[in-house]
Amino acid sequence: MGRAPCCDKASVKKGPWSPEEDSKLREYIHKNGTGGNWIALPHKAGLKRCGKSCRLRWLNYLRPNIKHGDFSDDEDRIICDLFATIGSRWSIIAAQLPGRTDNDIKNYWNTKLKKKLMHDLQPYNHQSSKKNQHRRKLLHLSSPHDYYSHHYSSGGSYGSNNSSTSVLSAAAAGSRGLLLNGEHHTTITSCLDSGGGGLGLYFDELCATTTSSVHGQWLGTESFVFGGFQQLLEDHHKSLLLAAGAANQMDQQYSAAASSYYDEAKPPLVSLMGGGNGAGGTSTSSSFFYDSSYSNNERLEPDNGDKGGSYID
DNA sequence: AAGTTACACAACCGCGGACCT
DNA sequence: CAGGTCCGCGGTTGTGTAACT
Repeated sequence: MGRAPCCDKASVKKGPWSPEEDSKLREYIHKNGTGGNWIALPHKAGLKRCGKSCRLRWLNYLRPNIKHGDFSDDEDRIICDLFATIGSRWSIIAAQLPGRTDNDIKNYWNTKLKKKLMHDLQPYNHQSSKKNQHRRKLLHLSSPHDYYSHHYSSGGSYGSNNSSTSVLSAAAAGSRGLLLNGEHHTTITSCLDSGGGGLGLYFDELCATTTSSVHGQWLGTESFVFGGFQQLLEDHHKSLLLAAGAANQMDQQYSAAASSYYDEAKPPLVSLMGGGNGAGGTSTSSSFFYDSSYSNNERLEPDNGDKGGSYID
């Protein structure tokens, strides 16, 4: 029944690999391949290592055509876009970057890229937002009219914003999202979500209460709302975001939370609608707002990154 | 120069699904 | 079908080293 045990954990070596071990493993695999059995491999290769350890060493370090060293801007962009779309599924992300391993990308994200993004966003707080150059890259809606008169659908599977009061549905996954001017925005209720992982929603001014800021916590600025609700007037519409086809745990939690707020009698004034995979957007719209400049009166036009959207006045 | 801290990256651990008997 | 292991994945930890005090 079953297979033989993986390895005798008491007798296997752990820790950093020596050059001798590397050459033994490399030589063996060059001659024999992995044989589809990592567990048996170390014994055959004369290594006192666990099969798992051998596999990891080979895949992440010894395998031919592995790229080491700095990531290019293109690679950064791909990682950011994919992380925004599918989350921390490093193996899938790695598949899009030839020569890079999931471990490499994961380390790079955790140690550099995430910090780089946070640094980019850091000045975006209540005190300094007015001076912040990032604003030029954000969609700026200064008047309720702007989002009352536009309706954008990311092309995902969720279609709740057919309601007459639903005004803006915008996917912003992987993108610089929406900048909402609090002075006007405080007169309505809203529920907002920026999308699954990008640089989502911003408020010029803080607006009443926000709850749920799951994604936002790693940005650490009060004026940044990355997935959150606002309910500003009791007798007004509750606002809602539903993430269709939630793709990861955070999105699922978020979707569930959003669902609990939904009130059919008072459909949302503002809703941000997701596509197929995540809260607020999917790959079909992952660059919708990215690096775009908007004035107050500009329409919400998807850029080339959006392949599935529709636009309705 | 020595000690401490921060950082980058390699390696390990544990889990869940696939697979085997 | 049940019970067990294997494999691949993502999160976490460990280690070496550079930077700082």
